[in-house]
Amino acid sequence: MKERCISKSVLERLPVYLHYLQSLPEGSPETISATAIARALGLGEVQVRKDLGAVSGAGKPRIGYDTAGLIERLKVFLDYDNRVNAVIVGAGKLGNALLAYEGFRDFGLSVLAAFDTDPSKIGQTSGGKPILAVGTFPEFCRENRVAIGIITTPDSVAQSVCDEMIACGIRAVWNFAPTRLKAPEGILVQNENMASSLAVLSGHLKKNRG
Amino acid sequence: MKERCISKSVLERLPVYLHYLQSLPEGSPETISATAIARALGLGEVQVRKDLGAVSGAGKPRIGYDTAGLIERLKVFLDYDNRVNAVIVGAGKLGNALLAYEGFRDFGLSVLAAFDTDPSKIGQTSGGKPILAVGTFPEFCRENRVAIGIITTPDSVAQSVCDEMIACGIRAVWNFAPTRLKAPEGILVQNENMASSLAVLSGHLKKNRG
DNA sequence: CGTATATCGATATATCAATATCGATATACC
DNA sequence: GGTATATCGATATTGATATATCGATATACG
Repeated sequence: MKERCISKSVLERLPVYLHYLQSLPEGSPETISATAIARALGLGEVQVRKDLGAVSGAGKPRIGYDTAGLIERLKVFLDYDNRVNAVIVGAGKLGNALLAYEGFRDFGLSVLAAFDTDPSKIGQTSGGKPILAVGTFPEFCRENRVAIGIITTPDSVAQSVCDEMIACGIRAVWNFAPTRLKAPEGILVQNENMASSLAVLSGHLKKNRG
Repeated sequence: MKERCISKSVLERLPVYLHYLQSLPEGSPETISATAIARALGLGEVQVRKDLGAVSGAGKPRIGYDTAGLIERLKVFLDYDNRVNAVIVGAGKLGNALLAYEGFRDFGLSVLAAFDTDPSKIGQTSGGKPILAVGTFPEFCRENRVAIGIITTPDSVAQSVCDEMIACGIRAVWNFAPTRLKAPEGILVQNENMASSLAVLSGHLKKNRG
């Protein structure tokens, strides 16, 4: 089984598989079937097989997949052992929470610092990581090989922050501001829009009311 | 133009349109075309027309849509004027940030309180909203018509928290724990998985490397 | 007043993801 | 050792979403 390009949907499920496999208790069997994974995660059996096949392809009939090997493959594929550097712009509540969040380490992400314009915030730290002045942003990116930019600013400045990130060599932007950002070809912007998620939830409630 | 059921993808874009329309400066024309919206948001022109048609259907050729009317329609459709009550379980960093976040009010969401097991947190407030003991959770839900449950606990307890929410009458769950939650038919679980988003970002970086 | 054009809504096509189907195969069991 | 069965990987089908195409229409302009 071989695929050159992994679709976004598959990519989003891979960490879910990995997390599940890692959560299995000690004494579990050394192999696991796609059927079992599908049942545990509430997914389609064929979908699981296809997803795993895209990164592994080492399943055996009647047996399933070698759990440890599968975990390793997924980790490698998701680059969890490589360090990728990221910075946050916007040190408000959410920015601070993300800056202090330890869990990113497990995903190979090193959040190095946050940037803000507010002088009262500059110089403080959150989870041992500094909040710096936005003026030092380009220099910082150059010196630290920053690959991912996280935007937690008010929406009024989000687009200009995004533009500056791109100018500083960042090619993947994670946007938590409630604006849809535009970026040139080749730059990925992942919009994490609370309002969109909420619309889905509230749409569900509305449907079951009427 | 008439559609009975709005798809999830459309639902996710509606708040984006609304936000854009509301961000237009004072002196803007009273009408706006789907073409203009599409250009501004980087979306397909036909897609915008179809999405807007699903909730409005009042566009005129050569003119476009009445901006104020469109805003009103979107707000009504997204239920931004109705109050929907929500609670948070898990008063860690993220839980606290969400508890204190003022912006939910604009989306018609009232986050009433957070719940935790840690005695040192119970009794504190964040943004004027209390952190309560999980023991009081069922009673609180019954008394306050809570419709949405937000999970920001460690993943080990996420599923049981979800189950309890459902038992307390909650029919829409917003899950920030890094686990895929299972729920019976009729209950909507919106999984907000950091690891999944990150996988997409890191996949993009990897692709452009190799 | 007639024609050109921007824009709409609707229909058709293409693209993409999810699901179902099927033959192949490695173990379990007789 | 032979047969049954769980499971795999591949292919085909279905379904959903996005894009392209087209006629209709309301204004702009000559």
